[in-house]
Amino acid sequence: MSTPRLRFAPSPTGYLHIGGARTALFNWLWARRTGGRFILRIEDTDRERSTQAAVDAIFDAMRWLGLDWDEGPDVGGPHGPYFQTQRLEIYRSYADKLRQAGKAYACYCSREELDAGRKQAEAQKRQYRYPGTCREKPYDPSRPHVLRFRMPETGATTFDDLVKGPITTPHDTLQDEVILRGDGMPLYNFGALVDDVQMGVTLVARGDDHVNNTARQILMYQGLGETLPVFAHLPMILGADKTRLSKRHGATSVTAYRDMGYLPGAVVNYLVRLGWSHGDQEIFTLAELTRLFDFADVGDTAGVFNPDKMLWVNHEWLRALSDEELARQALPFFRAAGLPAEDDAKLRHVVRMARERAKTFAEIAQQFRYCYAPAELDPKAAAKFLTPETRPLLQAVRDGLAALPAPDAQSLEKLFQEVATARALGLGKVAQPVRVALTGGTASPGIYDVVLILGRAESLARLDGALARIG
RNA sequence: GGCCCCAUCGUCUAGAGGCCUAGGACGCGGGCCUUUCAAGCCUGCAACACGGGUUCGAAUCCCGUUGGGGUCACCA
Repeated sequence: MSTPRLRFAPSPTGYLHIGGARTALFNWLWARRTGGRFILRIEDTDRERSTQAAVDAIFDAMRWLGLDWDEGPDVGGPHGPYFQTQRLEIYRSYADKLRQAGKAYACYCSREELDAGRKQAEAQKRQYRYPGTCREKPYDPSRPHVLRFRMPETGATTFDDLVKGPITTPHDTLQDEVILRGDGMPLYNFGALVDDVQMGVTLVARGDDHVNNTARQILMYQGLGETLPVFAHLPMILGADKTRLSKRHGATSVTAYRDMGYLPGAVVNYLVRLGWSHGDQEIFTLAELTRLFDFADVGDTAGVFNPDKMLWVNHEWLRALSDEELARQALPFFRAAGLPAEDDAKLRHVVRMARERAKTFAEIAQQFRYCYAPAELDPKAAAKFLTPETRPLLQAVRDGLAALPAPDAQSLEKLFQEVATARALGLGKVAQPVRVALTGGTASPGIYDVVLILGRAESLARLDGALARIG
């Protein structure tokens, strides 16, 4: 059996979408699992909507996710070029082959004529199909024309989908489809197929929305006398309202999740679990996935994208990072928030505390802002904890801290205990006002850690500030 | 509307005729721990769309209904 060859063929009309990323991922996973090849091809034949910026954005997102390609733009390969617009002669030659074999023919109908026909059909509530006007006309390359594939009118085509099982399409639902436009651009069904043939693709895994294209493509493979690849149609990703996932449902671009402080592994983990499962396991490393993934285990029902669960998965990944790695990766998010963090012991201490409390890098930077900027006092917290009643407590802690030349966890604990027991109070009565004075709010890591992170001088300053505020 | 596909907790899913009084996870509720917040631990709520078959036995197989999604271009 020959080496499996898979591909991802996005059209560069925008950023890499969550759904596209999952399609790419499943293809990549299978290629890696089987020792096959993963090909990236850019389907840019829609000149109106394709942009270089989108091409760059797609590369960027794929690389971030860790989906590397063996053949494709910028790495090359034996079946290039990998941009469809650079492959026009190839489509032309395959189309000629079809035309010469009588499997395709030139159609000289104008768009106006075609539109009129469609309108009429609609008015009569009839199903429109191209009437075959030019089916028997002789080939005249001097006249403007498109090329149409001659579809069989009777019978049906059945193929065995790797995830959905057998799917049958009656031929009378098909029409003589345009395969080459007037300007020589191939249409999707033809371009993709020619590329798949010429690039030796053995397994086509793509979105569910392509099932209806498959019979037409199979007919064209047969017209060309080429062997068929295996098809796998992946269920769609839906939004919470069960309609196709779109911007209305929140962030759908892969890079948006990078910018929000998600880990690529976590995004991959979540995406793969949306439609694929392996028993009760939820968290998978990339290495595990390239060992376990199988199209046979992909479910055949559409899945609702659940941001909460993705957040949870990200948290699981975040927590597994070492302090060093966590600090290194969190740093840019502190910087982006305008905070003067450095990749140092302090940051490592911060992230060690943040690990259990924040689910993304962006959350870490936002939640621990006070470690690098003046505390933003929450008025409600201040009203409750920075009062004349708590003043003596704050003063006692302040003085005790001032008397500690080099505070550490032990000495701080001793200090707080003494302040509390001297007044027959619980530790919480002391810790909470101090917490508000130091962080501005009522929620934070353990108070000793907060003092240690801020340092003795800064802690004293904030305590003094709170004291002054109470008056 | 035609055609195609699909149908287990709110969501992702396990389930290949008896292991199902339907399991796990997210989320949600309660409790424990505790200097707050998290985390952790314990615990609760919550599903086989409906109707017919087949079978000794059906979430699992078949048919229908309903519901959802996809697709019907010189877009991809």
